[in-house]
Amino acid sequence: MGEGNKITINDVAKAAGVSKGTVDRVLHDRGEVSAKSKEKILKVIQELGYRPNFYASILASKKNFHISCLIPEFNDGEFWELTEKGIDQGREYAGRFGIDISAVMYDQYDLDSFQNACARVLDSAPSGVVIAPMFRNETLKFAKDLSERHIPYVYIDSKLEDDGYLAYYGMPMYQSGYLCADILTNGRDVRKLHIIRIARDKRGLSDPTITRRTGLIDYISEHYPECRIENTFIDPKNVASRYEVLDAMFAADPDPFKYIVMCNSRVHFVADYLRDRGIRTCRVVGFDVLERNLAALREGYVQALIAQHSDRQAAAAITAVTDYLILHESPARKDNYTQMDILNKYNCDYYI
Amino acid sequence: MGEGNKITINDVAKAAGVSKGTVDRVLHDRGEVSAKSKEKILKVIQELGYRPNFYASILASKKNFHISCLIPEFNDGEFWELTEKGIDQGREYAGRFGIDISAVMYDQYDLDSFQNACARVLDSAPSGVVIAPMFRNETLKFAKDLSERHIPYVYIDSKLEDDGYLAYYGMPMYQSGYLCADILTNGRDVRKLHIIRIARDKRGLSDPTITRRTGLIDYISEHYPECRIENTFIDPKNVASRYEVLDAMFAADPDPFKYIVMCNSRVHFVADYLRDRGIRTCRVVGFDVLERNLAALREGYVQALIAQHSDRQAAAAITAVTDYLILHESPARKDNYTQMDILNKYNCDYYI
DNA sequence: TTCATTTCCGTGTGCGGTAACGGAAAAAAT
DNA sequence: ATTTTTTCCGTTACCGCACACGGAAATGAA
Repeated sequence: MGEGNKITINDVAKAAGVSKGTVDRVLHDRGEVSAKSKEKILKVIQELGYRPNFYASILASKKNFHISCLIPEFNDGEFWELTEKGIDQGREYAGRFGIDISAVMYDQYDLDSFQNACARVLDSAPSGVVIAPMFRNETLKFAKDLSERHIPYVYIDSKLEDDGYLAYYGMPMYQSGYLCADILTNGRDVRKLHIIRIARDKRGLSDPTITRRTGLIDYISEHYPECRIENTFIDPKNVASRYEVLDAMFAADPDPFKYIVMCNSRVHFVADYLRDRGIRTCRVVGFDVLERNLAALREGYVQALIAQHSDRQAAAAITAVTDYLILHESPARKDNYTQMDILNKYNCDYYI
Repeated sequence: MGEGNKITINDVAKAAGVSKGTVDRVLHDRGEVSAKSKEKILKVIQELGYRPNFYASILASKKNFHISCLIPEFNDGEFWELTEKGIDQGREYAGRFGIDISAVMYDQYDLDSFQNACARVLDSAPSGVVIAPMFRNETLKFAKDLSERHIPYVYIDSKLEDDGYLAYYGMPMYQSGYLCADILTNGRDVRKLHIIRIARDKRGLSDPTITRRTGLIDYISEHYPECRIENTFIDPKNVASRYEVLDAMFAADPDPFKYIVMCNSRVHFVADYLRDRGIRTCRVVGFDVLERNLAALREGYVQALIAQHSDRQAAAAITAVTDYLILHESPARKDNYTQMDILNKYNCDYYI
């Protein structure tokens, strides 16, 4: 059953009245086969249900595949670290097929850096590419380059509207915002909600968290039409300024019980503030499993995190490319939306 | 890097001053090698970092592995259906290595049926076994039989206290009950809680949901010491009796707002009742992703489900055995606790 | 010392493909 | 009709390993 069919290329050759060399030529579309033979061989393959033994195939072909993964660079404990872990998992899988995986990093706030990285990847003539896109136009350009070279590529994290990608693995961003709002409000009578945002979240970048914020706001306006939403901007690089801004936010309203949300992975900024100020009266929800976010969750400064297993996304992306290269199989679905995991202090320790 | 090291058995042979036949003999511990040569070869392998090419290995050895999975039989839409899906995923993976997977089912309420299944599995002389245990003593006996035959086995869903298993994949049952209580109470002022139980959940079976209930009760007594817990027993096979019992439960207390929980996968029984009676005032939490549970979640008769991806457990189990057989690699961790997923109406559609 | 055993090891074949190589047959050019 | 070119295909040498086979060296028995 399944792979148990023991039909070899020799069986096909015999049945078609040719040599296995000829069969191999049609299998790989290497030409030099008459139309008649080709047709016959194809028919025999069909009838016999021949499936090449891909061990033998890998063993015999000395091809040297390698896959490049283009992701933002990061510091310890930041969001993209988990993605890199997923790349490591993927590397293990692909390694079994003799495929090398390399991660190419770029500065997600520097367009030049991204273009540079793209150029380097193209130069290395990869067999396949995994991209976590940040710059819309430049990524589309890069995607075009890849398509022209017939290099398969997979998007992770977020995707663009081009059509040539092999697969996409990411979170449904809008829904994640919607879900986040539900968890934040939690059936309570919410009158005001604070969205903490990163001051420099702008530029020409395609920021997926905007979509998330839209989902969040939609939920609120549907379920809490009279709820006020207040945006507060903080500077990720300046602690003092963050405290100032947040102090001001708390000072502006006497009610100590606040609903706070961050749409990116940096909710630990808020948690740090609350911890330092000894404020335990807020309900805070954020995204993504960073070590600092988990700590805040355990200590109770953050009530819930919505996570997306971005490691699995990366691993799945590499698996998809690998299977495509080795088995010539495209993934079952092109667009794959990762599940959204709700973490609180009671289940977070069992996450992964 | 990684698998890229191109050291072959020939290199080892040359470096050790023997032939590849001898190297092969020590690699497989087939004997007929002098202690001196063996030592030398082992040293060389170490130094060179030789890793056998397992394609070539599989190709050359005509071994025919097969893995048996021992799980309870089920009807459509029941809990174990998801496990079977996971077996299918595992089959795909193992199939690539020429390993056959067969599922052997037993009646989880019939000891004889289980023993029969065990005997059949043993007779088929499997290369490895995956077990979802239900009967403690008999499973231990079976485990002993497997150990004696040097057949690796993996537990899924729940495990026993023997020591010979290769790995375990399952949910932390106690924690899941604890988590469930947190989600059910949700910070509210809960005075009374209804646990709905299956009437015939007894016998000599090792029922993991007992542990879960313990976690649930512990949470309540820690966080809501004054909360009363009421157990209600329903009959899974008798609709009329279920309605009677639940009617009585609702009649006994005028407060229509009830906290209800089921510790097994059958919360849809409660949902069916609530739907029919048009009761929308309860907060209901249950376990596991059955289609009927999901429907109840979407319609709002159940507020949350705690899920455990039992498909992944099965797939991981098969992967573990496969890797053990093919790559001679034991899984990184012996006990693997699956994450507990919290599902509500907003993220359930993205589950899987 | 000689012959029978054991112990130990090298050689060779094949697993199912890949792809280079070279040659026969067919088509085109002269 | 002969030569050149093209088209098409069979042969063959691996790929890295598993394992059967047979033989040399070492050991034991006589």
